[in-house]
Amino acid sequence: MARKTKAQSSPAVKAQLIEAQDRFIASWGRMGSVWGISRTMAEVHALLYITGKPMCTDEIMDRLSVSRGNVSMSVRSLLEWAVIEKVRLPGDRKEYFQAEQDVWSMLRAIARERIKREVDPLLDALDEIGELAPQIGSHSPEDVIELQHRLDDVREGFGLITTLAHKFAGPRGAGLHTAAKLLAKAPVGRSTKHTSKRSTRKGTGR
Amino acid sequence: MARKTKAQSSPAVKAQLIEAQDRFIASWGRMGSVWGISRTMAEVHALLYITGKPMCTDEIMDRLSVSRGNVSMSVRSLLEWAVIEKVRLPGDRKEYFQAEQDVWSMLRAIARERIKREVDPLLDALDEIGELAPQIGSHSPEDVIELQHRLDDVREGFGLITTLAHKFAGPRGAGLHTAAKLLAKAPVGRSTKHTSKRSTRKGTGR
DNA sequence: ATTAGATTTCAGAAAAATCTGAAAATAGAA
DNA sequence: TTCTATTTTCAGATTTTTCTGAAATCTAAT
Repeated sequence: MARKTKAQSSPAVKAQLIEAQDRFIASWGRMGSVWGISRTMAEVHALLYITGKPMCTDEIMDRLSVSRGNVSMSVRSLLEWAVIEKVRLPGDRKEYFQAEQDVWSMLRAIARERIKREVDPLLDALDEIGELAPQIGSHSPEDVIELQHRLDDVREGFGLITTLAHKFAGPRGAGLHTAAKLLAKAPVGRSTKHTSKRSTRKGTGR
Repeated sequence: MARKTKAQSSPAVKAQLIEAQDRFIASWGRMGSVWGISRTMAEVHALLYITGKPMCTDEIMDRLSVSRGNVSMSVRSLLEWAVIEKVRLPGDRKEYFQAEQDVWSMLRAIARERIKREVDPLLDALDEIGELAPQIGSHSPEDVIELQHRLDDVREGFGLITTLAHKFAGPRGAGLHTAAKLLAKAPVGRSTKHTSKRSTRKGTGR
């Protein structure tokens, strides 16, 4: 094997690397539960993202200590979310998986999927309820008018959110990054909080 | 009690009203689980929002068929989220609760709380991991450089999101509605999808 | 200070979500 | 097609979350 100019990691550095990856995986996994996806699904995604290399089912099982079935199901969901993709290495029968490496496109995928699961069903239900409820007529009691108004208010609020989501996070959307930049520039409010505590990136500029 | 000019609901209309409310409560409750809050907590909020009237613990228990303890705990969380408030009726020893009636301020509260629970802990963890991981030096192996880059990318992405959240959804923020309007106007992308299927609001204009 | 109505707490029960593992199905190589 | 490495499925086990209900605590009126 031709020894390229690549620096070799000392065992100590390698251990630290693994440790850092594991911590990232654990944090992302914890988030997973908050986001309503299973811990394992989030962990598999974290593993593939943070290592950046394509991995097969067995590697994932070993690294995360989870069952084959669990990996299979998690991987399927991640593929549906379109945050990882299948890779086939020639001369190898196994399937490998690789994570989307661009953070913004990853965030977009997450946003898209969440809107789909969280907002769309609510809007559908609201439409249905609005039809089912007593309609407003010339002599409607206050109750009925208020109900319809409240339903409409919620519908309008979430409707606007969905429109924006499609516009910026949809498959053909302008991109979350664009939206974020637009908003960041917008001349409103006073707070300019949360500057990242540290930035590790040094001379290595991209 | 002086019979004002208020129209009286027929029993049939009243039943439809209750039915519509119940459906709304059920939908909102279902969302609750997706949002990582308990079904009951979401249902209590939905009940208070959709009826608009202050209710006491016993009324909530009866209407939702849940235990006293459950109502107590749900109400406490909702107060923390600041989406409902306590009301005291003079000459009544019980506490009543009433929901925020403005949808945008409600959405802001939800966004604020979610960022706090979902993004902030992740950012903290990322900072910690970045420090713990091997630092980039002049002879760092590729592995280490990539790890730090990926950590920074995630940190930047979520950092921007947090900044925006503070700006628009924070306690002194410019308001989600403002943000939404800004974005809706923004001259990007092609899709103008999702026009609400129907709008129930008729001549009754606010 | 007493009392009774109202609220909170929390241990254990119930329900829901997640995970395992082995059997069944699938798919590439020969 | 046959063979076999690989993947998927899903019933039951495990873990986590949520809920109940009654005892403990609180609170405001007398």
